[in-house]
Amino acid sequence: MVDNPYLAHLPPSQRGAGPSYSSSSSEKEPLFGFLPRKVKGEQVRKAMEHHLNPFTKLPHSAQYRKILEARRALPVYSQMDEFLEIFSKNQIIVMVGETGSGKTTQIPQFVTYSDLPHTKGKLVACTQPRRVAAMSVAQRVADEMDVQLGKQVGYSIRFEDMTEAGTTFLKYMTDGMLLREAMNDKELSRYSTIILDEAHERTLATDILMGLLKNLVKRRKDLKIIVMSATLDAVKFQSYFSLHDSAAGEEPSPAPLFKVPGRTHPVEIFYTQEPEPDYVEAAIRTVLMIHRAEDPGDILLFLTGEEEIEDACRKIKLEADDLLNTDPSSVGPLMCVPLYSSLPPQQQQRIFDAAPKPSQEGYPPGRKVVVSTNIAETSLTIDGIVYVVDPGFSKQKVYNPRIRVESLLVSPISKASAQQRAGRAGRTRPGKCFRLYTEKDFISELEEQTHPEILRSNLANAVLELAKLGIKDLVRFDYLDAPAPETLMRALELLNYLAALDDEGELTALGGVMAEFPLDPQLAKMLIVSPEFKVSNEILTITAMLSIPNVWLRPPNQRAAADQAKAMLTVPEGDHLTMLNVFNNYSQNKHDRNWAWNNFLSARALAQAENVRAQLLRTMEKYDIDVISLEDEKKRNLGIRQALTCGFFMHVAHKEGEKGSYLTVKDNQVVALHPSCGLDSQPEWVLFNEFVLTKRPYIRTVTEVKPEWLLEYAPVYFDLASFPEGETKRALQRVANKRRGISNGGGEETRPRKKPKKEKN
DNA sequence: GAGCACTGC
Repeated sequence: MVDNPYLAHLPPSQRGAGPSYSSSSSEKEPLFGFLPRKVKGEQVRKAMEHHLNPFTKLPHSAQYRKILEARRALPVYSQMDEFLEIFSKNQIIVMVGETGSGKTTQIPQFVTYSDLPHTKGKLVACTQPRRVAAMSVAQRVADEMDVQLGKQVGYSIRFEDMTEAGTTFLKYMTDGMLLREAMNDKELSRYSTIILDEAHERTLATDILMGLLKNLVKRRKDLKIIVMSATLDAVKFQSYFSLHDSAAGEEPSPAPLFKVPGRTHPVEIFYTQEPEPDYVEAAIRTVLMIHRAEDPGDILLFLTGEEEIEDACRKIKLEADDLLNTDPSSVGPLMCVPLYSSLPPQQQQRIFDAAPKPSQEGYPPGRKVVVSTNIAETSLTIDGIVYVVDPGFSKQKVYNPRIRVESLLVSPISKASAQQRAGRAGRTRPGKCFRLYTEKDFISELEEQTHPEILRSNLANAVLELAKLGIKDLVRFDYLDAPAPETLMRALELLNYLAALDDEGELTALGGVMAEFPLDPQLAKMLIVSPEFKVSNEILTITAMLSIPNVWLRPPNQRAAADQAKAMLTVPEGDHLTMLNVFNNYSQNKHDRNWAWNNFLSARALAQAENVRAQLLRTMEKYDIDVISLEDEKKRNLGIRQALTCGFFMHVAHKEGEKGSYLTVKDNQVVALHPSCGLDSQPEWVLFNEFVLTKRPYIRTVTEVKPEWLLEYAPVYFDLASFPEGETKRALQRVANKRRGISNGGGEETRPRKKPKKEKN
């Protein structure tokens, strides 16, 4: 007798024991004799070579056998027995596999053979930080398993669920998607094994999932977890997931490690003798040095942003053309390609173009130089790169909880990041990496790992998600790296002002609905309350427009024309209304395929807005939030601005002095309207979508509001008794007095609104 | 009179 609880679900032929199976079972049943989670490598290899596909019961295709050959050559394949043994014996495993080990495609399949999720109606999930990765890996694995994508093997990403309920048992998904699922099923009961891939990237979603899963495995003894990482920071994961039976008084023992070598070519590293004062100049010089002196092979140069990249491309091209003209017989032609995310996809494709041919037969071959942001470090791989130039910087997000601002800062990269960059030179053959800093600085100045996102972000959204997940004590939640207490306080404070959390920190009914929207809390709040102003249809559009990248295009050689086109669509009352106007015009001109381009707007971004809007609309319908509109344009615009105030009352600035400078309410930051702002005047009170810290502090996407609304819709935040002293408070006091006068029966004569006095800075 | 590292729901 077998007492394994899973076996009851299996057809008799798969139970492996008992009198009822026929002797030909293994002929028809490739998984004959497989005991869930007790499967051996030998059995799996046999099943893989079986003429029948164990999951479809159809004969394997010729393509399957060809792919299987290639799989056998992967480093991880030769360690199948070791993996299956560790998997059988442990609930949590930490796995380290360098690039090229095959872990992302193979491990989930090994797990499937051992876990047999299809026999118990469960799934194996494998998370990825990026959508494209989830999609492309799922396709590859479907091919390897000889099944149709979306059937046994599928993927799930925002806007696209490529799975079939009851059929799919291996699902690749984005980490954010699994987090969303956890909000509605805290036990993640659909899954028998969860694999967190690329855990070393430490995305916010993966970090929160690790905390959740660490807790969940205590309750769900049948759930297995595999944390997969590319770098050697595994010790940290191992001790975080250490098994600790406090009741038995045992010492915690680290989670077991399963390690697989990578398969890349060696990369020789060069450092500079002295620190380089100007890294862009040094980078250009190095690229040209490689071009003149090194063997054929393409170059990848890492810089920090669009402007720097475009500038460097121009200079490299100029110098390289010069070299070619002076000495065409000893140096080949050079092609320089920029790469950053806001580049249209068509131009991004240029990185895959072949290097130019020799200028003349018998002359040196051409060379391709890709000048890229960090996008080439993780998201995009370019084959044929032999030389990497690494100045050692990237733009990184930093969050300052004191002034509640996220900004981008050019900062030194980490050792792990430098290693990843160097690895890009060894994908096809041995390569070289030129680091534009000294070896001493590499050893002593660079941090081991990039700070995880959870330490660099505004956590308002994450805290709302955690509250929805039922985490009561957010400060003592078991984070792999705990965020600064002040960051958590800021998030709790914001959610309390928005009435998503009550004064005890408990999630309110409103907060529960807010968490259902894939939006920042302010946006969610404004969308949910918008039916009260009868403008939810418009707020829905504005919310979608605020959730996508900038729609305005401004080609360097057509700036005047672009500005003119923008002026045509601008609504002077505020940038939010302009966004609404842009979207509505786009919708009305769908028949004209060139409309977006003719108006200097990004068709890609507008299509994204449409997608987001449709998704938000579905969530609104699910929670019976009316989608309504006002006929009268004046009333409608007024309602929109009032609804905006309900979400963004903490993002208000008051004009101080005549020079167009504003002070943010409460924080008293001196800010200016961003030059992209379309207001035709400088109203006394404005609401803004974001505070950006670039050359100066700016507020961007701005709309005029009335101070009465602030007092009415956010009385707690604008409680004058506790308001910081200053001109803003005095201005609010005047409004409050006036309102009191009116509500007292209008006996007092309304005082004229004073203009703010000039103030010296 | 300026900008957009990169993701994700």
